[in-house]
Amino acid sequence: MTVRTRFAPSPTGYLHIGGVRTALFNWLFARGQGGQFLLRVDDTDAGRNVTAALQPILQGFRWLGLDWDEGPEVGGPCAPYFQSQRADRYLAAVEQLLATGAAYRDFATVEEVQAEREEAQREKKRFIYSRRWLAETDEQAAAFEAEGRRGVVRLRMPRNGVCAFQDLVRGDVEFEWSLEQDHVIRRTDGTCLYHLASAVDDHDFAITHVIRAVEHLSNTPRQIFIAKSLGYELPAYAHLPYVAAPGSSEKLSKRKLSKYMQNKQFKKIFDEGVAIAERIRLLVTPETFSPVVVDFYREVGYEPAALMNYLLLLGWSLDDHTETFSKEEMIRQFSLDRINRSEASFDPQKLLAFQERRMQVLSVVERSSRVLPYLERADFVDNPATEAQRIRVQQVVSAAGDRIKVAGDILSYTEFFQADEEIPYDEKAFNKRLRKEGVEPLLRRFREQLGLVTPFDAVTLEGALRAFVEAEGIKIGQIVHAVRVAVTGKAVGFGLFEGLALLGREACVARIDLALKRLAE
RNA sequence: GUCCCCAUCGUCCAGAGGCCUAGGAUAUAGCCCUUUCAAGGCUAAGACACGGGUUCGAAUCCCGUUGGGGACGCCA
Repeated sequence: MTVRTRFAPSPTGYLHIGGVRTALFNWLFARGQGGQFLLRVDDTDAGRNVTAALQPILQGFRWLGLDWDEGPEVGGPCAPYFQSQRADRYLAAVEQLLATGAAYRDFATVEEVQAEREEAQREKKRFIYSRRWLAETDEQAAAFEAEGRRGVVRLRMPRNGVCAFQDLVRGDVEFEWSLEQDHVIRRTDGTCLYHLASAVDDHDFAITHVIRAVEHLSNTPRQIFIAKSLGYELPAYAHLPYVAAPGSSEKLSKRKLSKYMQNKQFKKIFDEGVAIAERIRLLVTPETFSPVVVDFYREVGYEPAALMNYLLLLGWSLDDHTETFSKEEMIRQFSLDRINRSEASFDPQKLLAFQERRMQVLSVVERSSRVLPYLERADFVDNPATEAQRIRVQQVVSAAGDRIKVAGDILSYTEFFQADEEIPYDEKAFNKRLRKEGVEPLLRRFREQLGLVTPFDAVTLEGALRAFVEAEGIKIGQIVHAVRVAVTGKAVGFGLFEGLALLGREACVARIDLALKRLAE
């Protein structure tokens, strides 16, 4: 039998970190088994604007390379893959359950059920519906309707015995049937609910392995009940531990962003991301752009491979030392039985570490291609960039070395793409390095030296500067910092000689002049 | 409240009775390199939640306690 797994996103407009991790595991398992991975859209209650809300999610999948064999936009033999379009299937299933007695029509009002629920609370017992307004026959149903009641369909859950099944992650699992509720499967308005839909779809789509987050573990008995009552063969289940918030064991949630911001490193990563977004004029809201959402990493310039690698190791491991996995290796090595049972907290800092390593193995040309769109969008080069600009970008990227950790970091080095009079000065650095006794004449003399350096490259510049230092009888630090601030406006940056060479003689001299002028003001 | 689950460095993992004086990664600190910042190299500090068993022997098995978490919808 061909392995078939699925991921079922709700069209919410963004892809959650925990969600992709679940999707990744589904995808890896399917690919590793030579099976298929499908996407099914859980839009049972949304209806409106699904297409728009789905786009960011599909985009996230594409970016990560999580390709789906069947689902939205690619179709497939089990189409449609939108739950909103499968109502007839669900309704038919409800009729079947009604016919076999696995479900019943119920005419309780919401208030009546609520009253029972509260009573159970008071008695410290688990709420089980009394079935008081159950309609066994059409006559009864008609009578209830005559009272103005409107019916739902509930599952007639077993009231004794246990529901036992094997979970591929958690081992043998048991739930007492008597503690299960008579869940509603069809609303008063005739629409069906998720659990029914899910069981039907998993069967219709021939899903063999249901791999999902552990919050669904307690929903499994009712789905098993539905599936069995409908005569379906059961899929295998694997419940993944949830992804926890940074530094905590609470489930990661997009709603608790302000809480995560108390984590210094989380906030730092967020702030840096926002800074990049602002410079490329990306409209962001915390809902769609935060380290909890996959889009954040794409927009800021992470490598998809880094995110994938990090997520893979969040709850799974091969052994005690392997931590770099290519996509192929992941697929080959992944196994459900090495998934952890306990929750794992999401650590964007460690993700950054994986990102840095990925960046380091990319060539200058590759890194340049990642970085270029940021310069284009922030208007530091033409859009699209000219050939000369591309070469320029490669030179800058080369000089940057591993300082560019995420592609958007290029925007921290824009002094190489700006006109001389446009570069802003870091006020503190300017005061510290330039407004100092003896710096001005030194800088003037160095500026003259610069005119004589030929060729104007890093090696020659270094020789010239060292000779200058010797002649002046100063320490190298006394001139280097001053020149760096004068030429780049900043206290930190590339190696000075690479930087100067990159800018060229004219720009260097012009910028030193500008700095001197400013010093005189 | 009821049911269920989880428990090794701050964090992510390794560990399926002796290989554990508990290993790796990340983060942190110090040192080296050095024109700054990165990167890199070296070093340090850092954990088996607790209590009982079982066993010659327990991080590993069992029970309990504590702590943390999840599920309890005419949401998905």
